[in-house]
Amino acid sequence: MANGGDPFGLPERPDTDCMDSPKETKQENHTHALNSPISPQTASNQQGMEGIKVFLHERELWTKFDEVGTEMIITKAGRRMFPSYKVKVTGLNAKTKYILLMDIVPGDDHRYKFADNKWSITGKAEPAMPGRLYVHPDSPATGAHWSRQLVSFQKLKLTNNHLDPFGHIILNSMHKYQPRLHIVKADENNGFGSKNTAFCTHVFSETAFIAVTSYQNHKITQLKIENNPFAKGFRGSDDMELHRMAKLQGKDYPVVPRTTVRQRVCSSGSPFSGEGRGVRGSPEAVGSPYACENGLSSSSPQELLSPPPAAYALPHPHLQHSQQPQLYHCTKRKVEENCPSGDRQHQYKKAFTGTSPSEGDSYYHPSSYPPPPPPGLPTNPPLGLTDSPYSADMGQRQACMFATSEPRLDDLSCTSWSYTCPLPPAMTPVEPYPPYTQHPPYSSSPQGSRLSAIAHQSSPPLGEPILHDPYQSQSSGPPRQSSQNIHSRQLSPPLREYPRYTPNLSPSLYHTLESHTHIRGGVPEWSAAS
DNA sequence: TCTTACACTTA
DNA sequence: CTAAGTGTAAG
Repeated sequence: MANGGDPFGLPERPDTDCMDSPKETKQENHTHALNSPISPQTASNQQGMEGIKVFLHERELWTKFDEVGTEMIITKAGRRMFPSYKVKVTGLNAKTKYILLMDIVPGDDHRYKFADNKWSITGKAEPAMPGRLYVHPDSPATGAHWSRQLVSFQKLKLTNNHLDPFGHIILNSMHKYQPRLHIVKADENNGFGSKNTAFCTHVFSETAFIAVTSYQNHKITQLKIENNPFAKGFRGSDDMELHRMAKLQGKDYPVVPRTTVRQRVCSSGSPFSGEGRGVRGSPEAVGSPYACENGLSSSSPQELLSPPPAAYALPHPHLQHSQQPQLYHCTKRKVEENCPSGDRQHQYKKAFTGTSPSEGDSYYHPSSYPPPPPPGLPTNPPLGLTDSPYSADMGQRQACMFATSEPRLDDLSCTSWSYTCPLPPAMTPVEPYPPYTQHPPYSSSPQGSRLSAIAHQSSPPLGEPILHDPYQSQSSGPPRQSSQNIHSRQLSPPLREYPRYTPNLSPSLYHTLESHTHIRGGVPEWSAAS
């Protein structure tokens, strides 16, 4: 089963159509590399989203890693991904504004170990952390802006700190993940809040990776050293190395020069391929298509928000429970109790925002950037979030993260977004929580964000079943009832809440939206099986 | 497994 | 120059 049809399992097929036959698409695409995008089918309704094409930059490099089994280091302070996730986007309406964001969802439901020079499954995955969305710092920006140059997500950072205050994406070590790109139309006529909010999701299977606290496969280490400029110090002729090593350590030199590569044992391929998807076994297979999902009409923002496709999230309350329960609590707590800002959060607050304007980022916004907020929304933003006067950390702040709380059913609604605000150190409150809690420390505010929706919907593990793109996302169309309702309720007010991109938010904060990435809501067959 | 100090690098 | 991103070796 997997999949094919719907990874999501949604019976209903929404209208979405993004992909009818994914398979085909997929295969074809990959081969062509950038040229063939996907979304052919997309026929959907989505206004204007159907012609959007996304090309992964340096796909060949990604493929090299993928063939070995990409590993991404995760640290408490946050580590960038390498290769960097950069894309070229075409087909956007020059004048329409879009928000580009990423999230990283579980690739499957397993925990891995690296032994014998190869990856293998050791058990079941830990509950996914609340997923956080990384909103590109330039968001929202016009199609012209996004199309003008490569869109880089290189500043996105990964962490294993479940209480991360910086808005970085939280992952579990030794688990497989799949990065995803979402393009959300943020036009005036289509604010997030709008039911017509259109969006599409693109997944490049070759960007899947296993999160690690230290590299496991020496081949990956080598690839990183050879290709990442910052690791240049570790390159070198053997001589150099030996020399260097000798100097530094005084020890004998390295037994194995860096150059040594282990053989790949891995035969088959990547570990990733996992179960299923053939994603990768052979190099050829790799291509990923990008899938474009469009959320379309069917999925209104609200829906989006809500639950993920039924399959995943909703179905089994129990599971969720176990998995997500905390969030629930947490969320509340945090919001109410802990967060000072409870208010802001509580309802929907805000969110989105921010970002842009202030970013320090280098490039971001062009002059034209409008601050105009929300099209759809009413606006509101105020949140207190923050605005901190601070502008200090720009570095990080560039992007906004949104966190939604999990998808819990109950509350799920949570689709809230939270913002995390990284306050300046001084300001930052200490968190009471013990480490390793699952939820985000910060709050999340509920808002209805469509984004979250996105997140949700897709959040399901791509992994096995899905990995690819084609399908996925879309399906989320109609959320399941129950869950949905829930969501709806809370969410319903979506519009308002919506954070939007108001630039006002502060610069300093990040917003994090957590999507419930978790996944498995119910352990779909496949997962179970596997 | 994970965390930290370190030397080296880019920006 | 400083700040920050690298993998390493040691803890």
